[in-house]
Amino acid sequence: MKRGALAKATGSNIETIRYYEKIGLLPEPERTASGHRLYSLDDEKRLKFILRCRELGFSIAELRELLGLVDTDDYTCGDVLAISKQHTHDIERKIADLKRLKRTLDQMSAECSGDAVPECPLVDALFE
Amino acid sequence: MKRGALAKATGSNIETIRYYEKIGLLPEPERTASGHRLYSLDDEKRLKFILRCRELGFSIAELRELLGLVDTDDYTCGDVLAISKQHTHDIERKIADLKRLKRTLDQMSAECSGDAVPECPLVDALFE
DNA sequence: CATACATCCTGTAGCAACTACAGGATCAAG
DNA sequence: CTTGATCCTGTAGTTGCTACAGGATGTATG
Repeated sequence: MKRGALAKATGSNIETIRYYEKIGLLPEPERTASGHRLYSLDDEKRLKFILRCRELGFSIAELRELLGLVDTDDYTCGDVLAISKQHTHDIERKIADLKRLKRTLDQMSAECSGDAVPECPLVDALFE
Repeated sequence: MKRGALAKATGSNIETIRYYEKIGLLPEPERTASGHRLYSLDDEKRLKFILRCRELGFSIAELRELLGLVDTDDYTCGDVLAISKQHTHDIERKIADLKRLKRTLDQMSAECSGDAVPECPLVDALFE
């Protein structure tokens, strides 16, 4: 599939695809004889992964590291364990904080039973 | 506390504080007679909230909406319920995807028992 | 009091991460 | 063939920060 189709299939901005290729997150795709990019299902999967991880708050640098696990044969098991450990730790903390936020929003909704809008303790939800 | 101290207390870049004030995420703080910004504990809490939500992948626009729940008396209960519902839905999806990622990383670590680094199915973890 | 250093102010510029635009080429349908 | 959509490359602009500069303020020391 071509670039426009990939953008549609993934919900991505079409220029973002070129950007991610430029910075190396996406591999250079095959080309038609006339130079049009041709993307595979694997490319689509990878772009969806990248886009979703960005939404989940992973930085480009973090993505490089994670995708390194996918792409490279150069890592030792020690590398893999270290990278995995760090990321799972971060993920656990993210999950915990997201749960706190959700709980606070749920509570606020439950208290919203009439015209009186309750105070919103969202800011306190993440304060330790 | 002054701006530098707030930056240290929150782990923020010192200029980010001015930026968030400029775009309205942080309120304009009190000032000393000489014009130095003075921040309260509430300001610290709010900045920590903002920083953490950014790490969790919330956009500035989403933050505006969430902080609107905190700041404004103009919302009706209908508004609050609608905003809360949307955000809790997004949060649930984030949690689900983060769990998938973590599970995949955990599995990979478990398979990493020797010198043979296993294939990494991270990209498939989020593909539906 | 003077000095030195750290921190603050405002404003501007630069970087990272995209996103949009422009001019020309290619493609597909009528 | 024409028309309109999509593609190419390259450049510029936007958003979200981050860094820098010059001057002012604050603090500690001699």
